Amino acid sequence: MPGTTRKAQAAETEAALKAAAVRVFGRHGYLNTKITDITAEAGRSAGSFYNHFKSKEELLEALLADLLEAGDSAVLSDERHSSDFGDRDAIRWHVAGFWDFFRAHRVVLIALRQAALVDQRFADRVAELLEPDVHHLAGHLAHTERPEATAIAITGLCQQFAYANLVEEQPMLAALTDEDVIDLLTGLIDRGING
Amino acid sequence: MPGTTRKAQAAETEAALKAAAVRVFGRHGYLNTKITDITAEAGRSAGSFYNHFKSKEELLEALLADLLEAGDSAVLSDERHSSDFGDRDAIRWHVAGFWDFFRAHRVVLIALRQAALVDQRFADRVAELLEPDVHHLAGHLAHTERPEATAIAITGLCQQFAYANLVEEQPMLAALTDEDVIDLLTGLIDRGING
DNA sequence: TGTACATCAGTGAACGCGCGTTCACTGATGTAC
DNA sequence: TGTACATCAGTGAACGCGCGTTCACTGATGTAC
Repeated sequence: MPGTTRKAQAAETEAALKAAAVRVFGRHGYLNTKITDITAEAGRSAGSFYNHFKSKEELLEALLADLLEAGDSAVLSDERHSSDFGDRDAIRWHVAGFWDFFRAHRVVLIALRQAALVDQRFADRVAELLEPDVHHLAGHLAHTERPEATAIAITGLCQQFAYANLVEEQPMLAALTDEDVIDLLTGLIDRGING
Repeated sequence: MPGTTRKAQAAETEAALKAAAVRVFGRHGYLNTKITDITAEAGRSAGSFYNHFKSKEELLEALLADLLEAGDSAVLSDERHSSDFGDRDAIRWHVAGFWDFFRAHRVVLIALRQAALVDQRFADRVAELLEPDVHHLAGHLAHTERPEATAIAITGLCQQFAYANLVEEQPMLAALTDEDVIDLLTGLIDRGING
């Protein structure tokens, strides 16, 4: 590619590989994707991949880093939100934040989940990343009987529901708008913890 | 193996392969398990595998068939239980049933989940199997606003929590007894749907 | 500014490992007479 | 009951496919003078 500087070209190829990876992961899943699928999708040669990443795992780690750097996960550490989970609006705010985050990053999030199933290192990594959020949530639940366990339960509820709706695309959920979903989850959680 | 009839020997080997598979799946996960891992664990030769199964997938289907035949999934179609989900005890009965079932069959259930991630045929199969239970549950929720969606949410909650507790063995949940877990989930669901 | 050499991103054919799968063989059980 | 042959479960070395990974090569950009 004449006309560009070397660094720019390398950066462009790396970005193209990442973007291609996200597209292919979205179509066939992380575990089913071969390195040559990614390079083909990106319109590069197989060998080019190794100028940028040591392995598919490392590429996924790079995508994870981008995702974290994007600062979206600040959703749960944003200072403006109310921390009173006795308040329905506070719950709804958190649920909506999670929902938007999941929707925006679903391909990478699911790739991480798949990688975690097969690779203990990723499992630990993902657990480690989620822990602060679970703790944060547990902090909001100090007024309940078992804050940590309840936080895990709520996290699981939202994750699994998002998965069923946005990934499996369960026919039973097809008619729901985002607002419907957020209201439904908020209602379950609000009543569930506040009685 | 002298001293047995052929059919008995074949049946014995098949059973040994299945049992070995469950042990290895439990240790390393379905996706990480190689066919030769299974035959080695069973103390048979690699070639022997193909006298009984065409592939690892077929073996998993056999395990699934056993699981269904065991009739444990009758948990949710048992006639004796109350179907009034306004009643906390009815909810608790269902949650306890799910919990026992998951605990008893966790290795196969997780293997199915892993297989579903990678193989669309399994994904469809698992969805198909779960659907009656979700419908059954939705039937109990006729008094709520969105029975199907709520049923999926509750199923997801229980599954994910079981996974976190029994598979990931989340340290945060280590102190909970089965009773604690069942009470916690029952409470969340009861208040969540009944206000 | 121009020339000569170094460096580097990208290429794609080739290599080789891992593992699923096959198959000729063994030693037993089943069957026919 | 005994003998001869057929059948079959199991064996494990060998084969071969798929795919990750390498590497000699190309053609460009960067640098030195």
